[in-house]
Amino acid sequence: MQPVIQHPWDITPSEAIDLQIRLSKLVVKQDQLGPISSIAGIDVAYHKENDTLIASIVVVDAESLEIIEEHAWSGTTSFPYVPGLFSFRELPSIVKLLSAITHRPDLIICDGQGIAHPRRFGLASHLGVLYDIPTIGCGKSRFIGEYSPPLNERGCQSGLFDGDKLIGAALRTQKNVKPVLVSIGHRISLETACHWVLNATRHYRLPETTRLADRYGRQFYEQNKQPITLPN
DNA sequence: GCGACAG
DNA sequence: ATCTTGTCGC
Repeated sequence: MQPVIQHPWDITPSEAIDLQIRLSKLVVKQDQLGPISSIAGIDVAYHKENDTLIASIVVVDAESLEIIEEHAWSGTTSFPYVPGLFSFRELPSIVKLLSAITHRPDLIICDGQGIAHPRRFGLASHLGVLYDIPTIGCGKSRFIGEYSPPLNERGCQSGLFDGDKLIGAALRTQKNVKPVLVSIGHRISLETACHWVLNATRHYRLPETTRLADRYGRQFYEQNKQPITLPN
């Protein structure tokens, strides 16, 4: 997989904001997807002691959620965590990660927000526009916007509003569990996004895709933490 | 000025 | 995100 859009990553926060404003105009907020046979989850874990990070992706069958492919990439942190510029911290590593994938997924569920962002260009939207691929933002916590608690049943949801603007949904993926924040990433409607998040959510709060990516990332880290040296 | 602030 | 013990609940 290769990006269809190219832009520098070694930029200042000010330049990053200008870039977001320009690229945000390319986000497609309606359904523009074909048959969904495979879904991918992406996750990034950090290890402060080494300024190192692990980006991981797991591609699964959309119906059975069985693993089709999984990859991980170890890199270093170059951009600081700045609320609103999150994608500039994680995407450089994710781009390297995706260059190794052989199965292009039909849909990607991201850990973080899509257009539920000050400039309507969170991580999921940025990734989607970069690869012109359908993406969903599925965050564990709110970034911007307000919502009232959805009814306490799996599948119930309530709108996430930035003033009068509907920017996402608080979706209850399990009963008695805090809702996740779903938003349009790229080439998908909010309704369809919620549908696929529910489809990928089976026994836990988060989609299996992100859980599997998180698990693979941890596994990759443990495996490379203490390299095995064969005795001579 | 003060509080909030995806991962 | 990560640093971390106990603790409440099914």
